[in-house]
Amino acid sequence: MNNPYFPPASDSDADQNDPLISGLNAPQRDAVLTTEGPVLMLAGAGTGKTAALTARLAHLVRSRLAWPSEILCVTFTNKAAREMRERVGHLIGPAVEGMPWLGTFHSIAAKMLRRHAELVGLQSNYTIIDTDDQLRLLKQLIQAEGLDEKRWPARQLAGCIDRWKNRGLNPGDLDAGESEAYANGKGQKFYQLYQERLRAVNACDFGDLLLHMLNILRTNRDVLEQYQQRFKYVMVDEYQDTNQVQYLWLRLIAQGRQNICVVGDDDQSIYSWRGAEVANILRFEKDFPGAKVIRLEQNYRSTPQILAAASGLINENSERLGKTLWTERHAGDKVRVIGVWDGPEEARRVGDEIERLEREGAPLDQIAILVRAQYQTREFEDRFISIGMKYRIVGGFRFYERAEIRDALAYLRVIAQSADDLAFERIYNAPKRGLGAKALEALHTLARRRGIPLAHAAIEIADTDELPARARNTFLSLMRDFARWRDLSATVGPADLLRTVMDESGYTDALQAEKTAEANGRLENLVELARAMEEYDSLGDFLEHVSLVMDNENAADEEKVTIMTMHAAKGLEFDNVFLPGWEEGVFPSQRALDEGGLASLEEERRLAYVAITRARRKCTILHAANRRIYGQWTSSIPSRFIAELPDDHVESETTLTGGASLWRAQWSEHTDPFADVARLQPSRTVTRGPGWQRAASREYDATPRRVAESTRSAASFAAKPRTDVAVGDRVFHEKFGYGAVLAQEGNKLEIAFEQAGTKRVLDSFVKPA
DNA sequence: CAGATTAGCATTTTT
DNA sequence: TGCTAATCTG
Repeated sequence: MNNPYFPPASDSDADQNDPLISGLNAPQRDAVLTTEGPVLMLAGAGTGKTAALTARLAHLVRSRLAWPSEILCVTFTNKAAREMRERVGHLIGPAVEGMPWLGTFHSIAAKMLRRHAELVGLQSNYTIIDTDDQLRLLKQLIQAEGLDEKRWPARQLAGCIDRWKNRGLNPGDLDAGESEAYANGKGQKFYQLYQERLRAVNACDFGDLLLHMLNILRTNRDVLEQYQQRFKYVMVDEYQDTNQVQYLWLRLIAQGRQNICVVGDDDQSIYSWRGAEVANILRFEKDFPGAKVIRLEQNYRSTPQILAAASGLINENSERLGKTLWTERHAGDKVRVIGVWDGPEEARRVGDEIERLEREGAPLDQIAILVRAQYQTREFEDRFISIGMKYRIVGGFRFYERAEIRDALAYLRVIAQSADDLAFERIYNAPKRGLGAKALEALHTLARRRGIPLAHAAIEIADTDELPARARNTFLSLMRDFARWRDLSATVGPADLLRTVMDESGYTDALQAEKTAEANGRLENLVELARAMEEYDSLGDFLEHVSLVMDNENAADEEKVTIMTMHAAKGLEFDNVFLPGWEEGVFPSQRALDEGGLASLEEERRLAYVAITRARRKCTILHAANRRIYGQWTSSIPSRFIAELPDDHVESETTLTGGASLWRAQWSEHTDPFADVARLQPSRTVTRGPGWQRAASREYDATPRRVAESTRSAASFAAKPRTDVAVGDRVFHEKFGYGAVLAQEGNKLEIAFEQAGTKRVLDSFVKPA
């Protein structure tokens, strides 16, 4: 279209014939071949930045500019790291195996920190704690200081500390103003206490991994030089997402050779609330003078219509480096904007559209619904269950966050490192051993007085008369168990160790004794955990992977519609994308509108840009006139982002302006909807209609229940119920597994699933168990 | 010490 | 509205 680009002079015939290079466009090639000096690759959405990055990595190795172990390649997520490793593997073969420094910021920093732990007062087998442990620890500190937890929640303190760490600030670096952020200036003190406490239990939180390493590099010339020497080339993906510590850490390491190549897109910066600073990408040229800036602007993903709509929208933002995306693909459909009456209709409409796409032969795994916030997924989940649409919701609870998994890991942590008080506290009474708050308090007192970990105090307390003899004996026998397990850990693999521990601790027995469906699921999870551990040689290996590397990507085996947040969709693409909930207050979110001002709004707009550019072929935006949020029905106006889409590339449609007829067709009952819409006469007797009207006014409270049900999907009263299942029965469902029937309503069943929680499903999807 | 009840509250999320 | 966490009662 309009992108005059002249290939670099360095292009040689040899390169042209090289499959690694020849598949790339001119700027991509330029990025790959410019190996020396700082490079800033500005890569718009869908412009093949990963292809360029992996090719560059492969090129460095293959042309012997560096050994794989001499390249530092950083990503943000494990998924990105894994994909990179895989793709580079295709290009250069098994040499990738020798790339120890390809990984996330955190995993790389953790690896470095193991080697230099003693420089910051840790041992190299330090534990990496998660946010759950972090919160518990902070709570203890707050309590110990006698602060009112209500007034000064641990969450808030955790938030402050996180932010400080993200900015590379140690407790001593805080000024009074910063310290004010928590409990009238006690912020610094608590930060300090927290760090001391972590050190005492030989632990780190996620933020520490980077902050400690930064401190080490700053104060130990020799260590810094060692890394500057080692890494001949540095590459960073998603540079617009780097925060201050990551930036400082990178800058130190790359400063030596200046061979740093960063890739990013300022228009896709959507994580500032997590500490990411777009400024990092904006000032790259200042930090690394003489940096070569390469723009990747040819988009290989979307149709021109979609691209134009997205570009028009993002143009509303100020503070952009500016890119002009173009494509060689031909026109395609305009972006569709559909206005509907309310949330349920929105879900129905999307369901209908998807069924149509399905009939046209579109694979379900090429269809995605991207929402602003997690709560929006429920509407679609409900609808899809009633129409039997296969879907998967990405995000939410992860395997390693489940209580039983955490408990199991806590046992292992205490075995690996007896100073891990946080882990000890988690399991000293799990399963129930009759030890409670009093027992723990006694341990704490003793541990503090003697300066020993809780696990040691649990032994020594036997020689005191602090607690009832029974409690002392329980502690003692627990610690004997631990001593035995610790010995065992030297001879058997981690998986077998876990199985033994779970059995001998009584954890398994306790779950079995419960005999509930839920407990069964937990047992299965533990079996699963042990299986996952098989591939690790040592306990330490496994624990590090658990805290940093393991995510549970549930296999995308079946063809399903994907429902997820826009944030989670970054980096992905789908043929068909649905974007529901484009209403003021939902998207842009109320929070963004209330606080944060223009910067916040622009981030929301970038999010919109990211969302639209996920679509390859069709993008459908929806907005509803009424929506129930936190139980309150709210009427809403279309998102300003809709108005900002360029008219030429948008096709609008609404079920509202078409007059009452269109709207009425949606509801099987015959009330004139618009008589109630305005809510001008709340005293009017309404016996039928959407629930929001009744909810909006207390006068409607007496309305019979039945009416509310009539607004649910038409499917519920058409079909006759099955007779071979009844309330209380145990049933099996293809997707959700086993569960107990809570209620039967027409052909719909409400079932408490062991794994998936309580859901309403069509009875044709279950069979008696 | 355990289950039950209620008050409070509510983006986005990776490591 | 629906969940989590803290408090209350047996």
